Amino acid sequence: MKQKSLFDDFESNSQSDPALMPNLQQTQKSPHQLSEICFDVEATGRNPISDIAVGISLCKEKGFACYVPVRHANGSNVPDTFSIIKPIFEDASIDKIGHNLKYDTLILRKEGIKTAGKLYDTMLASYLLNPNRSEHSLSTVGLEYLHHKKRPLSEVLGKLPDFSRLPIDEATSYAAEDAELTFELKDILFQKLEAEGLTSLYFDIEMPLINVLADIEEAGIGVDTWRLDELSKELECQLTALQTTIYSLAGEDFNINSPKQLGRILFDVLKLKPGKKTKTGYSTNVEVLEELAKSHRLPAEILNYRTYYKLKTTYVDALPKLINEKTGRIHTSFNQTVTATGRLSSSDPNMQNIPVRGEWGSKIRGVFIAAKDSVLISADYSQIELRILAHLCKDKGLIEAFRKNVDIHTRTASEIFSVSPDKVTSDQRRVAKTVNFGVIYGISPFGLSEALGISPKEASAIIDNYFDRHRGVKDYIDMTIHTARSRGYVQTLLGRKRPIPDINSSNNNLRMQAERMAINAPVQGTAADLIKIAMIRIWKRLKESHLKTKMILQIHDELLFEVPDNEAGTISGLIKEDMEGALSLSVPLIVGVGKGHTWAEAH
DNA sequence: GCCGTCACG
DNA sequence: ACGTACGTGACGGCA
Repeated sequence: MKQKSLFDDFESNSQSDPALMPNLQQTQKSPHQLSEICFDVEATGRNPISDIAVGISLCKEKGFACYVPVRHANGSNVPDTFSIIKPIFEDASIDKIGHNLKYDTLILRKEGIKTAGKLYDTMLASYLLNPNRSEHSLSTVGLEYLHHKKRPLSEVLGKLPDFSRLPIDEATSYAAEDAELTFELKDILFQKLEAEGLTSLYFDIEMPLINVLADIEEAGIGVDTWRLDELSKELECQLTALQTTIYSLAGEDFNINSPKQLGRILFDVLKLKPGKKTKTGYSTNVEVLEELAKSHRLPAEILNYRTYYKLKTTYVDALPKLINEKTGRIHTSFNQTVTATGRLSSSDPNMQNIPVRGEWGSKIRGVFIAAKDSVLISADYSQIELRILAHLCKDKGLIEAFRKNVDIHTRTASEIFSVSPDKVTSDQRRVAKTVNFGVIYGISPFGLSEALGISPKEASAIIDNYFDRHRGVKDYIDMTIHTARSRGYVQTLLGRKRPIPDINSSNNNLRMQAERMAINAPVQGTAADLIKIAMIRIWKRLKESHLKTKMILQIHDELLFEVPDNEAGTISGLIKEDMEGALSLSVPLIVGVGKGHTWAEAH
C-alpha cells in the first residue's frame, strides 16, 4: 500500500479553507515519509480526565506546521480528523515530540488513539536540566532557550471560556506556533541532556513513567461518598460546639481562622505570653498554642478547632467536589516536573497528604475504597531514606544495622546513649528517631534542640556523639558539601542533578540552607529514582502478564493498588519482588504489604 | 497574590 | 546578630 503523507491528507482536506493551513500554503514541499512529528493537543481546559480535544497542531519541520480543528464552536472543523491522524500517531516508526505528553496522550486516548513510537517530551527534558525551576510550561521554556515570547493563552482567549470558541484563524496561528516551538526546542534540549549525562535517566526512567502516571490518573480511586457525608456532619457538630466554647473562653466573638484576630485575643485581651513571632505578628502555630495550653484552656480548644476545621475543609468537604461525574472516582494529577529533588507531586486533590495519623486519619483513609470484587493493596518501603543514606555514605555501622535488619532507631539510641539495645527506653528511641531524620535533613544543633525541646548544647552533644560513631555519615556529608561547592550541583545515585546556587553565598543563612539542601537532595532524590524504577517494572509486569490489577497511587515510599479478588493472592509477592529489587544496594530493601477493602485497612 | 497554618513522606 | 531540619499542596484571611 502506498504510504500517503500526513500533510497531503491535510492539504486535500483543507483546500476549501485556506485559513486552516496558513503555513502549509507558504511551504510547498514534496511529501516524504515522516520520521518524526511534533504535536500539541489543544483542549477545553487543563484537566485531561474531563477535557476534550478541540484541535491538534502538527509540525514536521521548521516553518511547516499546521492545525487541525476538531471541535470548534463555529463548526469549521476538519471532518474525520481522527481517521486521518490516527495511523500517524499509532505508527511506531514515527517519533513523537511534544511538551507535556502525559496530558496529550490522555486526551488522545479518549479519542481512541494510542500513541506509539519513540517519545520525546520537551517539558521533562527542561525539568531534568533544571529541577529548581518551578515552571516548565512551553512559554517559560521557549523563552529561556529560544528567547521566544509566546502570547499568553489567557490574552488570546480574552473573555472566551475556552479554546473551542476561538475564531479558527487565531486558533490556527496559536496552535501551530506551539507545535513549531516545541519542534525547535527538541534538538536544543536533547543536546543539553546528552552533554549533562542525563539521557539514561531521561529515557529509562522519566519517559517510561509518563504512561505509568497516565494510567494511574485515568484509573482514579473510589470513594465512599455516603461515609464522607457522615464524617462531614460529625465534624460540623464538633466545630459548632467548639466555636461556642471558644467564644465564651475569649469573652467575645471573633474569627477563629484569622491568626491576626486570634493573636489579639490571646496576647492583648488575655495577656498570655507570646512565643515566636512571624513576619506579620504573633505566631499562633501548634508549638506556640501547645505551650500556652499548659496554662489556659482557650489555646487547647483552638488546637482542637484547627484540627477539625482542617480535616473538614481540606479533605471531607473538598473531596466530593473532585469526584468525576462520569467515573464516579477521584482522579488526582501526578506532576512530574515540580519538585527540586525528583519526587512526584500530586494535586487536585493532593492524594499524597491525606491524613493518616490518629483516629481521624483512619476515618478519612477509610473513605477510599476498592471497587466491587476488588481489594486495595498497599506496599511501602521500610526506612527507605536511611537505607539509601547507608548505601550512599558506606558507613559500616549503618550498613551492618540494615543487613542485620535490627530496629534502626533503637540501635541509634543504644549508640548515642551508650546503653545496650534491650535497655533503650521509649523516650531514648524517640530522640534517636529524631536524630536519624535530622541527619537526612542536614541536622543542626538548633534544629534538633527545637524538635526535641532540649537545649542547643545538649543537642550539639548528641549530634557530636552520633557523628563520632558514624564517621562514614560525617565524611559523606562533608564530601557532599564540598562537591556542591566545586560543581554547583549534587547528584542522586542515578545521576539526577540538583543545582545548589547558594552553596557559595556570603550570606550565612542562605549558604547553610543550601548546605542542607545539598545533603538532603541526593537521599530524597535517590528514593524518588528508586520508586520510579519500581513503578515502571510493576507496570510492565502487569501489562505483560495481562493482569487486571491497577496501580492507583504513589505516596513517595508507598504504592497503592486496586486488585481484583482473583489476583489478590499472587500479586503481593510480585509487587514486593519488583519493589525490593528495583535497585541493588549495599543494604537490603524491605517492603511491607497490607491488604484491605479501604485504604485505612490496607495501610 | 502573599502569608500563616497544617496535612503528608 | 541572625534564623534553622528536607520536600510538597490546599485552605482561609487579608491587603
